Amino acid sequence: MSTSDGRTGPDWRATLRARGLRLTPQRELVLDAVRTLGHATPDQVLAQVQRTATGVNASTVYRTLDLLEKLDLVRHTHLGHGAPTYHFGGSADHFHTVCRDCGTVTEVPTAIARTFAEQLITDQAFQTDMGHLTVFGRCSNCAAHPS
Amino acid sequence: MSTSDGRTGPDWRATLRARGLRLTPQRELVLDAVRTLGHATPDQVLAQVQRTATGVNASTVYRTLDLLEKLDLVRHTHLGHGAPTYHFGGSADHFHTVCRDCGTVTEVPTAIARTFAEQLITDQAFQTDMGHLTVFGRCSNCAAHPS
DNA sequence: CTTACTGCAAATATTTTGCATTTGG
DNA sequence: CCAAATGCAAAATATTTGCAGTAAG
Repeated sequence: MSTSDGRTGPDWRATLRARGLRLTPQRELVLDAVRTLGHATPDQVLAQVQRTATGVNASTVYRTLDLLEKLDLVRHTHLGHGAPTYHFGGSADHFHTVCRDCGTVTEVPTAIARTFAEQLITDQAFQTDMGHLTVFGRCSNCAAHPS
Repeated sequence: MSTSDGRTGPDWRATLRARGLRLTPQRELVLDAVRTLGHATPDQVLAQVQRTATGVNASTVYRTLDLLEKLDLVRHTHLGHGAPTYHFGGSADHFHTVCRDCGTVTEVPTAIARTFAEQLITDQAFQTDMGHLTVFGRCSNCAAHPS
Protein backbone atom coordinates (compact mmCIF):
# COMPACT_ATOMS: atom_id res chain seq x y z
CA MET A 1 0.00 0.00 0.00
CA SER A 2 1.18 3.46 -0.88
CA THR A 3 0.76 6.50 1.30
CA SER A 4 -2.96 6.15 0.86
CA ASP A 5 -4.95 2.97 1.10
CA GLY A 6 -8.28 4.68 0.57
CA ARG A 7 -9.54 3.77 3.99
CA THR A 8 -7.83 5.62 6.77
CA GLY A 9 -6.64 8.43 4.60
CA PRO A 10 -3.38 9.44 3.12
CA ASP A 11 -1.30 10.86 5.88
CA TRP A 12 -1.88 9.09 9.14
CA ARG A 13 1.30 7.15 8.63
CA ALA A 14 3.20 10.36 8.13
CA THR A 15 1.56 11.91 11.19
CA LEU A 16 2.75 9.03 13.31
CA ARG A 17 6.21 8.91 11.86
CA ALA A 18 6.67 12.64 12.27
CA ARG A 19 6.49 12.15 16.01
CA GLY A 20 8.62 9.07 16.14
CA LEU A 21 5.60 6.89 16.84
CA ARG A 22 5.18 3.43 15.46
CA LEU A 23 2.84 2.11 12.84
CA THR A 24 1.26 -0.94 14.37
CA PRO A 25 -1.50 -3.08 12.92
CA GLN A 26 -3.60 -2.31 16.01
CA ARG A 27 -3.45 1.39 15.34
CA GLU A 28 -4.53 0.94 11.79
CA LEU A 29 -7.34 -1.34 12.86
CA VAL A 30 -8.64 1.15 15.41
CA LEU A 31 -8.49 4.01 12.95
CA ASP A 32 -10.28 1.93 10.34
CA ALA A 33 -12.91 0.93 12.86
CA VAL A 34 -13.63 4.52 13.84
CA ARG A 35 -13.96 5.48 10.24
CA THR A 36 -16.18 2.55 9.37
CA LEU A 37 -18.48 3.08 12.32
CA GLY A 38 -18.81 6.82 11.95
CA HIS A 39 -19.59 7.30 15.62
CA ALA A 40 -18.59 4.76 18.17
CA THR A 41 -17.81 4.23 21.81
CA PRO A 42 -14.59 2.48 22.78
CA ASP A 43 -16.64 -0.67 23.28
CA GLN A 44 -18.02 -0.56 19.79
CA VAL A 45 -14.62 0.17 18.35
CA LEU A 46 -13.27 -2.84 20.16
CA ALA A 47 -16.02 -5.04 18.80
CA GLN A 48 -15.43 -3.80 15.27
CA VAL A 49 -11.70 -4.33 15.54
CA GLN A 50 -12.16 -7.85 16.81
CA ARG A 51 -14.34 -8.64 13.86
CA THR A 52 -11.28 -8.32 11.69
CA ALA A 53 -8.46 -9.39 13.93
CA THR A 54 -8.59 -11.54 17.01
CA GLY A 55 -7.08 -10.80 20.33
CA VAL A 56 -6.78 -7.06 20.22
CA ASN A 57 -7.00 -5.93 23.79
CA ALA A 58 -9.41 -3.40 25.24
CA SER A 59 -6.68 -1.39 26.89
CA THR A 60 -4.95 -1.06 23.55
CA VAL A 61 -8.12 0.39 22.11
CA TYR A 62 -8.35 2.95 24.90
CA ARG A 63 -4.71 3.86 24.61
CA THR A 64 -4.88 4.07 20.86
CA LEU A 65 -7.98 6.25 20.83
CA ASP A 66 -6.26 8.64 23.21
CA LEU A 67 -3.21 8.73 21.05
CA LEU A 68 -5.08 9.21 17.80
CA GLU A 69 -6.99 12.03 19.37
CA LYS A 70 -3.81 13.81 20.40
CA LEU A 71 -2.77 13.57 16.80
CA ASP A 72 -6.12 14.96 15.66
CA LEU A 73 -6.78 11.82 13.67
CA VAL A 74 -9.94 11.22 15.67
CA ARG A 75 -12.18 13.39 17.82
CA HIS A 76 -14.55 12.60 20.60
CA THR A 77 -17.73 14.08 21.96
CA HIS A 78 -20.06 13.16 24.76
CA LEU A 79 -23.31 11.94 23.30
CA GLY A 80 -25.13 11.39 26.55
CA HIS A 81 -24.70 8.75 29.21
CA GLY A 82 -21.28 7.54 30.08
CA ALA A 83 -19.24 6.51 27.12
CA PRO A 84 -17.54 9.09 24.93
CA THR A 85 -18.10 8.73 21.20
CA TYR A 86 -15.25 8.86 18.76
CA HIS A 87 -15.39 9.85 15.16
CA PHE A 88 -12.96 10.27 12.34
CA GLY A 89 -10.94 13.46 12.53
CA GLY A 90 -10.72 13.93 8.81
CA SER A 91 -14.42 14.48 8.31
CA ALA A 92 -15.66 17.95 7.55
CA ASP A 93 -16.39 20.32 10.40
CA HIS A 94 -19.63 19.37 12.00
CA PHE A 95 -21.42 19.10 15.30
CA HIS A 96 -23.90 16.46 16.39
CA THR A 97 -27.56 16.23 17.11
CA VAL A 98 -28.74 13.31 19.21
CA CYS A 99 -32.36 12.27 19.37
CA ARG A 100 -33.29 11.51 22.92
CA ASP A 101 -36.00 9.10 21.78
CA CYS A 102 -34.38 6.97 19.11
CA GLY A 103 -30.78 7.84 19.81
CA THR A 104 -29.99 8.70 16.23
CA VAL A 105 -26.86 10.77 15.79
CA THR A 106 -26.72 13.24 12.93
CA GLU A 107 -23.83 15.31 11.71
CA VAL A 108 -24.66 18.92 11.01
CA PRO A 109 -22.25 21.34 9.32
CA THR A 110 -20.98 23.95 11.73
CA ALA A 111 -22.03 26.71 9.37
CA ILE A 112 -25.51 26.57 10.83
CA ALA A 113 -24.20 27.41 14.25
CA ARG A 114 -22.03 30.28 13.16
CA THR A 115 -24.37 33.05 14.30
CA PHE A 116 -24.87 31.26 17.58
CA ALA A 117 -21.14 31.05 18.16
CA GLU A 118 -20.70 34.71 17.37
CA GLN A 119 -23.40 35.61 19.82
CA LEU A 120 -21.69 33.59 22.51
CA ILE A 121 -18.50 35.51 21.93
CA THR A 122 -20.22 38.87 22.01
CA ASP A 123 -22.49 38.18 24.96
CA GLN A 124 -20.48 35.74 27.01
CA ALA A 125 -16.94 36.13 25.76
CA PHE A 126 -16.99 32.41 25.23
CA GLN A 127 -15.22 30.79 22.29
CA THR A 128 -17.19 27.78 21.20
CA ASP A 129 -15.40 24.60 20.24
CA MET A 130 -17.81 23.61 17.48
CA GLY A 131 -16.44 20.16 16.84
CA HIS A 132 -17.28 19.28 20.40
CA LEU A 133 -20.84 20.56 20.34
CA THR A 134 -23.66 18.15 20.91
CA VAL A 135 -27.29 19.15 20.72
CA PHE A 136 -29.88 16.95 22.37
CA GLY A 137 -33.49 16.94 21.31
CA ARG A 138 -35.91 15.15 19.07
CA CYS A 139 -35.50 14.18 15.47
CA SER A 140 -38.27 14.78 12.96
CA ASN A 141 -39.16 11.13 12.90
CA CYS A 142 -39.75 10.83 16.63
CA ALA A 143 -41.55 14.16 16.75
CA ALA A 144 -43.94 12.87 14.11
CA HIS A 145 -44.53 9.51 15.76
CA PRO A 146 -44.49 10.15 19.51
CA SER A 147 -43.76 7.02 21.50
CA MET B 1 -43.79 30.83 47.19
CA SER B 2 -46.21 30.09 49.95
CA THR B 3 -45.54 26.65 51.32
CA SER B 4 -41.89 27.32 50.65
CA ASP B 5 -39.12 26.79 53.14
CA GLY B 6 -36.83 29.05 51.16
CA ARG B 7 -34.48 26.29 50.20
CA THR B 8 -35.90 23.58 48.06
CA GLY B 9 -38.83 25.58 46.80
CA PRO B 10 -42.50 25.64 47.43
CA ASP B 11 -44.05 22.55 46.03
CA TRP B 12 -41.71 19.63 46.05
CA ARG B 13 -43.58 18.14 48.94
CA ALA B 14 -46.80 18.45 47.02
CA THR B 15 -45.19 16.95 43.93
CA LEU B 16 -44.15 13.90 45.86
CA ARG B 17 -47.44 13.52 47.68
CA ALA B 18 -49.41 13.85 44.48
CA ARG B 19 -47.83 10.62 43.30
CA GLY B 20 -48.14 8.77 46.54
CA LEU B 21 -44.41 9.06 47.14
CA ARG B 22 -42.91 9.60 50.54
CA LEU B 23 -41.17 12.62 51.99
CA THR B 24 -37.97 11.31 53.46
CA PRO B 25 -35.16 13.29 55.01
CA GLN B 26 -32.80 11.81 52.40
CA ARG B 27 -34.86 13.21 49.58
CA GLU B 28 -34.88 16.64 51.09
CA LEU B 29 -31.15 16.46 51.70
CA VAL B 30 -30.42 15.51 48.10
CA LEU B 31 -32.66 18.25 46.75
CA ASP B 32 -31.04 20.78 49.04
CA ALA B 33 -27.60 19.63 48.00
CA VAL B 34 -28.36 20.00 44.32
CA ARG B 35 -29.65 23.46 44.90
CA THR B 36 -26.74 24.50 47.06
CA LEU B 37 -24.15 23.18 44.66
CA GLY B 38 -25.71 24.56 41.52
CA HIS B 39 -24.11 21.91 39.34
CA ALA B 40 -22.97 18.65 40.75
CA THR B 41 -22.23 15.06 39.91
CA PRO B 42 -23.80 12.30 42.01
CA ASP B 43 -20.49 12.06 43.84
CA GLN B 44 -20.49 15.71 44.76
CA VAL B 45 -24.10 15.54 45.83
CA LEU B 46 -23.25 12.62 48.06
CA ALA B 47 -20.37 14.53 49.63
CA GLN B 48 -22.56 17.57 50.24
CA VAL B 49 -25.32 15.48 51.76
CA GLN B 50 -22.90 13.75 54.05
CA ARG B 51 -21.65 17.10 55.28
CA THR B 52 -25.03 17.58 56.88
CA ALA B 53 -26.16 14.11 57.76
CA THR B 54 -24.07 11.03 58.23
CA GLY B 55 -24.63 7.67 56.72
CA VAL B 56 -26.65 8.54 53.65
CA ASN B 57 -25.84 5.90 51.12
CA ALA B 58 -24.55 6.40 47.60
CA SER B 59 -27.22 4.21 46.07
CA THR B 60 -29.86 6.33 47.73
CA VAL B 61 -28.37 9.38 46.08
CA TYR B 62 -28.46 7.72 42.68
CA ARG B 63 -32.00 6.52 43.17
CA THR B 64 -33.15 9.85 44.52
CA LEU B 65 -31.61 11.85 41.69
CA ASP B 66 -33.36 9.59 39.20
CA LEU B 67 -36.62 10.03 41.01
CA LEU B 68 -36.33 13.79 41.36
CA GLU B 69 -35.55 14.04 37.70
CA LYS B 70 -38.67 12.11 36.76
CA LEU B 71 -40.59 14.65 38.79
CA ASP B 72 -38.82 17.52 37.04
CA LEU B 73 -37.44 18.74 40.33
CA VAL B 74 -33.90 18.38 39.01
CA ARG B 75 -32.36 18.13 35.56
CA HIS B 76 -29.15 16.66 34.31
CA THR B 77 -26.75 17.34 31.50
CA HIS B 78 -23.49 15.83 30.39
CA LEU B 79 -20.68 18.24 31.03
CA GLY B 80 -17.91 16.17 29.58
CA HIS B 81 -16.19 13.05 30.88
CA GLY B 82 -18.25 10.43 32.56
CA ALA B 83 -20.41 11.75 35.30
CA PRO B 84 -23.70 13.47 34.56
CA THR B 85 -24.24 16.82 36.25
CA TYR B 86 -27.45 17.62 38.06
CA HIS B 87 -28.93 21.01 38.68
CA PHE B 88 -32.02 22.38 40.27
CA GLY B 89 -35.11 22.07 38.11
CA GLY B 90 -36.65 25.28 39.30
CA SER B 91 -33.92 27.53 37.92
CA ALA B 92 -34.67 29.65 34.89
CA ASP B 93 -34.21 28.15 31.45
CA HIS B 94 -30.58 28.03 30.59
CA PHE B 95 -27.95 25.99 28.90
CA HIS B 96 -24.32 25.52 29.90
CA THR B 97 -20.94 26.52 28.67
CA VAL B 98 -17.97 24.55 29.88
CA CYS B 99 -14.43 25.82 29.57
CA ARG B 100 -12.17 23.02 28.43
CA ASP B 101 -9.17 24.64 30.12
CA CYS B 102 -10.38 25.63 33.56
CA GLY B 103 -13.56 23.60 33.65
CA THR B 104 -15.73 26.50 34.67
CA VAL B 105 -19.42 25.96 34.07
CA THR B 106 -21.57 28.96 33.22
CA GLU B 107 -25.31 29.21 32.86
CA VAL B 108 -26.50 31.08 29.82
CA PRO B 109 -30.13 32.01 29.22
CA THR B 110 -31.64 30.03 26.36
CA ALA B 111 -32.76 33.22 24.69
CA ILE B 112 -29.33 33.54 23.10
CA ALA B 113 -29.74 30.22 21.36
CA ARG B 114 -33.21 30.90 20.05
CA THR B 115 -32.16 31.68 16.48
CA PHE B 116 -29.90 28.67 16.48
CA ALA B 117 -32.72 26.41 17.59
CA GLU B 118 -35.02 27.81 14.94
CA GLN B 119 -32.44 27.18 12.29
CA LEU B 120 -32.08 23.59 13.43
CA ILE B 121 -35.80 23.10 13.05
CA THR B 122 -35.89 24.66 9.61
CA ASP B 123 -32.77 23.03 8.24
CA GLN B 124 -32.68 19.74 10.09
CA ALA B 125 -36.20 19.27 11.39
CA PHE B 126 -34.60 18.81 14.76
CA GLN B 127 -36.26 20.10 17.93
CA THR B 128 -33.58 21.18 20.34
CA ASP B 129 -33.91 20.40 24.01
CA MET B 130 -32.34 23.61 25.26
CA GLY B 131 -32.11 22.65 28.89
CA HIS B 132 -29.89 19.78 27.88
CA LEU B 133 -27.53 21.78 25.71
CA THR B 134 -23.88 21.99 26.65
CA VAL B 135 -21.38 24.07 24.73
CA PHE B 136 -17.70 23.30 25.11
CA GLY B 137 -15.03 25.85 24.44
CA ARG B 138 -12.88 28.43 26.13
CA CYS B 139 -13.91 31.07 28.60
CA SER B 140 -12.65 34.64 28.27
CA ASN B 141 -10.25 34.17 31.13
CA CYS B 142 -8.48 31.20 29.64
CA ALA B 143 -8.45 32.75 26.19
CA ALA B 144 -6.70 35.78 27.66
CA HIS B 145 -4.15 33.80 29.65
CA PRO B 146 -3.32 30.74 27.57
CA SER B 147 -1.85 27.95 29.65
C1' DC C 1 -50.23 -1.71 59.70
C1' DT C 2 -48.56 -1.56 54.86
C1' DT C 3 -45.31 -1.03 51.61
C1' DA C 4 -42.26 2.54 49.96
C1' DC C 5 -37.70 3.58 50.99
C1' DT C 6 -33.09 2.96 52.69
C1' DG C 7 -28.71 0.75 53.75
C1' DC C 8 -25.60 -2.64 52.70
C1' DA C 9 -23.05 -5.67 50.16
C1' DA C 10 -22.39 -7.96 46.03
C1' DA C 11 -22.71 -7.71 41.08
C1' DT C 12 -21.79 -5.00 36.74
C1' DA C 13 -19.58 -2.08 33.80
C1' DT C 14 -16.01 0.88 32.41
C1' DT C 15 -11.50 2.68 32.24
C1' DT C 16 -6.75 2.80 34.09
C1' DT C 17 -2.29 0.99 35.38
C1' DG C 18 1.99 -1.94 36.27
C1' DC C 19 4.77 -5.02 34.32
C1' DA C 20 6.64 -8.72 31.40
C1' DT C 21 6.84 -9.70 26.54
C1' DT C 22 6.73 -8.57 21.80
C1' DT C 23 7.91 -5.92 17.84
C1' DG C 24 8.61 -1.87 14.66
C1' DG C 25 12.27 0.78 12.84
C1' DC D 1 19.34 -3.93 19.23
C1' DC D 2 16.32 -0.74 21.88
C1' DA D 3 12.64 1.98 22.90
C1' DA D 4 7.87 1.90 21.98
C1' DA D 5 3.71 -0.71 22.03
C1' DT D 6 0.89 -4.59 23.33
C1' DG D 7 -1.35 -8.11 26.23
C1' DC D 8 -2.75 -9.44 30.48
C1' DA D 9 -4.38 -9.22 34.86
C1' DA D 10 -5.22 -6.52 38.76
C1' DA D 11 -6.78 -2.14 40.48
C1' DA D 12 -9.52 1.86 40.52
C1' DT D 13 -14.14 3.95 39.38
C1' DA D 14 -18.75 4.41 38.73
C1' DT D 15 -23.32 2.69 38.81
C1' DT D 16 -26.88 -0.91 39.51
C1' DT D 17 -29.40 -4.45 41.91
C1' DG D 18 -31.31 -7.88 45.38
C1' DC D 19 -32.77 -8.20 49.71
C1' DA D 20 -33.74 -7.59 54.58
C1' DG D 21 -34.67 -4.10 57.87
C1' DT D 22 -36.69 0.68 58.71
C1' DA D 23 -39.97 4.15 58.75
C1' DA D 24 -43.55 7.36 56.39
C1' DG D 25 -48.34 7.95 56.20
